[in-house]
Amino acid sequence: MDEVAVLAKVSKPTVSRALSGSPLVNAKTRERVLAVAREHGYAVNRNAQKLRHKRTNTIAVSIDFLSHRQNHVSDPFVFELLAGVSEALGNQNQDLLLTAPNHNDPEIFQQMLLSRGVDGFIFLGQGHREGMLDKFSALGAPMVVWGAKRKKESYCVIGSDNVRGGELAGQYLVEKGRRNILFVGDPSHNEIFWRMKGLKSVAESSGNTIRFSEMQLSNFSYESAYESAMNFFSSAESLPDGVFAYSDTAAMAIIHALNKLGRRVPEDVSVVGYNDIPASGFFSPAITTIRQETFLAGELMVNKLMKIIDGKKTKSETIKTEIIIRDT
Amino acid sequence: MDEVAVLAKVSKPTVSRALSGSPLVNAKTRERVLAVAREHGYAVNRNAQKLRHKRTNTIAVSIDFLSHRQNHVSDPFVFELLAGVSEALGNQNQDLLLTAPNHNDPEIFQQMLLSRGVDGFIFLGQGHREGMLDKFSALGAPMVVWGAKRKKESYCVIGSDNVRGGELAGQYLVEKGRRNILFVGDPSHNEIFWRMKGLKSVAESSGNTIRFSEMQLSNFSYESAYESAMNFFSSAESLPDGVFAYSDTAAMAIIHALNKLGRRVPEDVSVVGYNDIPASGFFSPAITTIRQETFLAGELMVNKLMKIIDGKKTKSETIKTEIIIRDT
DNA sequence: TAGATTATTGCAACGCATTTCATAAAAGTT
DNA sequence: AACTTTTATGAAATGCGTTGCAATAATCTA
Repeated sequence: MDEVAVLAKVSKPTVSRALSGSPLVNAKTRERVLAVAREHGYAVNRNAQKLRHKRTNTIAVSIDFLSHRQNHVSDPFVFELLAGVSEALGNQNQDLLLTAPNHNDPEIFQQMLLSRGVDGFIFLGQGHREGMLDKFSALGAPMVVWGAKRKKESYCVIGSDNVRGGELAGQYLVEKGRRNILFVGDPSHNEIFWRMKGLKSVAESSGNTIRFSEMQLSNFSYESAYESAMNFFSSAESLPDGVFAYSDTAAMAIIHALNKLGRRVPEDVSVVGYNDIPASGFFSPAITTIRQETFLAGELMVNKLMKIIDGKKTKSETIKTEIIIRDT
Repeated sequence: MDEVAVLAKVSKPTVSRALSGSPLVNAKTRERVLAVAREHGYAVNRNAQKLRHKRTNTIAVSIDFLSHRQNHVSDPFVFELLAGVSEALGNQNQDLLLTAPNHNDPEIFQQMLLSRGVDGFIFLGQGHREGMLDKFSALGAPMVVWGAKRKKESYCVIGSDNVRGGELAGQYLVEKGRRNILFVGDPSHNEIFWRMKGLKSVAESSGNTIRFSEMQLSNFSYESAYESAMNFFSSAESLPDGVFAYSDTAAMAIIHALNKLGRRVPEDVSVVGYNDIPASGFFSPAITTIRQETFLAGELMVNKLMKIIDGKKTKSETIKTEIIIRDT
């Protein structure tokens, strides 16, 4: 910067001001400085800047189960969220630091904050790390989480309107005349719990006698869902005529299992998934599912986080949720 | 750091040494310093560190078509690559800076380098931005690209062994007795060109008379592939009995189109996809496809890049490629 | 035109950690 | 015991920008 200053015949502070667009510098001077900088391929050192400003304009994004060599990469839905977040951060001139998949304890995150590596955090997927998230937020870290609200609000949560999602699925199944409804998913997972809750409430208040059952899943993968389904169905006294699965991937597995057992979808059984991942549109049959506005979600999460970083208060919020009716 | 120094009754340089694990510091002293640091929640300022070291330990990762609000997020395969890269970078204590989807011109990347925001780049997907990549690498930027080798090697490319992939697909189809083979994909895309090349070479050298046709795709989305396929098939004089598609997503679209036209897969037509995305395993019928070791790919890309950053030479390389035979 | 404002610019200090070089202390040698 | 090596530690300079405050120049007011 000193060199640029000399070349532009001004002092270093003036160069700094010119490059950062300060109004304290004369228009002509600015042009001169900018010209010199461009010509000589000079760019302000971001690290010195961050050091001085005590602000990094960098947000850490952590994905639950980004990868496990054996299990596959996490549900494709998360990547849509990621895309949304990435775009939103880009628009706000914030850098996106994607944390490594094996980094998942509060100390590491805390370290990132303390060492001024990042200004805040976005956690994509609450998963079963709510404990960790609580602990971390208790340290006062600026953060926003994609997931479901919990009783005591310790951090800002953005998420699908899971109850509504469950209700939409329930309404759909009831209207289709389904009276033996199965919920598929692990309700110890908070988001999934509420989806089930919504489904149940509709079923119960529908005025029809509805038989309700639950199938727990040990794992998020397609394979395990298929296997669980085969086990479950073979030992069940009756097969359901309506299924609401916590994800599209699970819905696909269920449909395969049902087919295997001689049940046709949608003739014999109606199935509703969740997330509207691309594949569910071109699965055969195309899957009826609950969609959320992932791009808005990304934007919302980023906006909330920026507020939090700036010391303002915000509340958890829920994203618009709708049912996409397709073949199942 | 000064405070820690005072509290630990040593000088600042000693604290620095202790915290960075320098062997120049006495074991007892180190412990004392570490204890004080922990107790007082002190962490070395990464920005000051980066400033001093002129090294950021941060790698920018750019994804081709991370998102477009209308088009869907890019092929899920890229995310497996991303997961691999993320893990590999994590293991090397490198941060992963995910660039915003709309940042796609050499100036922005160059700026990142000049301003010492990152040490190097990994581009996931060459796509049609080869021109840009050439330009950028000409500036001397340390970079590794996932894609296909080109004639003049201007930057380090890691990628699927596309020719071999094409050959494997070809062999499979020929062995299945298919003699009217269709290639689906846009050969102006380098990787795809070589897949076609491999397919053709096998077909030609197989000793059988093989009828070969090509279907170009304007776009990477499922929907457009389906539409193109319907158009193509309806105006084709004969339907193929073997198809090799540049991606699993495209394969799914083709299968749907063929079904629509009354052709059964695999009875009437054999289909081979590419990438082995999770969905292709549970599509019905499950898709025969070409798989690459994405995790190894991530590791390889990262290793190469580290070498390049350290000023060593490396060559482009190709990843192990195999065919996964399933139902189609 | 003297005096008051305002617009520009520069000086010097600061943010935080690392590294070179010198020094002091401890250990080893003969 | 005198001298050489080795080990530990500290002083001061350095990397690069930003900002508070002071100073100068330019413009305006009466």
